[in-house]
Amino acid sequence: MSLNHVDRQILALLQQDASLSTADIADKVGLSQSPCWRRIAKLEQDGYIKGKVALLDEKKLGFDMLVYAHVRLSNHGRTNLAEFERLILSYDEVTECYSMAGTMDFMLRIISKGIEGYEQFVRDNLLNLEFVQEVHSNVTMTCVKRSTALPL
Amino acid sequence: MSLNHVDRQILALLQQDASLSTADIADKVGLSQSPCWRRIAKLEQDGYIKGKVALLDEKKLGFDMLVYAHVRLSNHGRTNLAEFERLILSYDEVTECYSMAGTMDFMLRIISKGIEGYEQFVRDNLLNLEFVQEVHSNVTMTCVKRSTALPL
DNA sequence: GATTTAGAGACATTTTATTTCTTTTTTATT
DNA sequence: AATAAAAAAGAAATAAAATGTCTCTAAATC
Repeated sequence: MSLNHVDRQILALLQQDASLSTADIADKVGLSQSPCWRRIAKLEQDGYIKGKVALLDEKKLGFDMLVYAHVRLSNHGRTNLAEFERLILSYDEVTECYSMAGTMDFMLRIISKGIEGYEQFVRDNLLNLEFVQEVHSNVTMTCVKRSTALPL
Repeated sequence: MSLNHVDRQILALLQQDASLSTADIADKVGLSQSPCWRRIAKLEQDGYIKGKVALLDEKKLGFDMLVYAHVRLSNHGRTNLAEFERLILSYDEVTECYSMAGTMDFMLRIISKGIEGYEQFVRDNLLNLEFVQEVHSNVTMTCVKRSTALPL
């Protein structure tokens, strides 16, 4: 199963604004409502669309501190990766986590309320782990751009 | 205007799944439909909800390369920040861009198709800019976690 | 050129969102 | 503590959108 031009158009629209109605989308891609709806349904079925989410205003909710932290694991951590990853998944402040090529390290995107919030999180949930050897914090200042959209 | 417990519950639900119906949410937070709908409408009005988007499957669409690139600007870049930022906004491959504390640098999240795609993007759109002095690529391997949700 | 098949459109039906009106709860004031 | 005013909740009606069904068209196959 592969995507044609219309499918890609639909995906491009929905990843910018998932509150568009089927009729709106149908209009924009030059289809009538039913076939357009069927395409969207299929795209969801086939897993091209993983889900729909509401994006909230971080600042307004008090999250003014965004840090990318590089974490170096201890030997113990390296032999218990699964356990470390399970922990990471349980921390809501860690919104993203990737293992990085080259090193046996992880990069964490951590969102918190003020420097205080960040420091507390790191102390309580990273530094005191036997898994973690070292944490390097890369603090962001201005957000120039942030999008969840893929370059279709 | 401040948020009560129910408002926060609603936000927490919607940032996980924006396809929930008003009735579903009303159920989960213990309200009836109309007041629940009014709260959601107000949360949007007041800007707590910035928008709703569909999240697509990167892998399935061929985007198997995710890199965080640190960009050091040249003198020329530093005196033309606005112009640099405008350019960054125009690159769909750059899904995020932050200026970093301490240095006069930026961190870019770049998504592309294969190493080839990444290399081409960097060559064509970063290295050949007079703004850019240096690019350090931090290549991600495994995605342990990725979420757009705030820790409410 | 006939036949099959995938996809399109029209329209009916169901579900969900939105509005209106009424009732309850809360808050402030006497 | 009693009462008025304001805010929030609920019920029910209405409007809009999503979903399903059926028919038709156009491309593909034989």
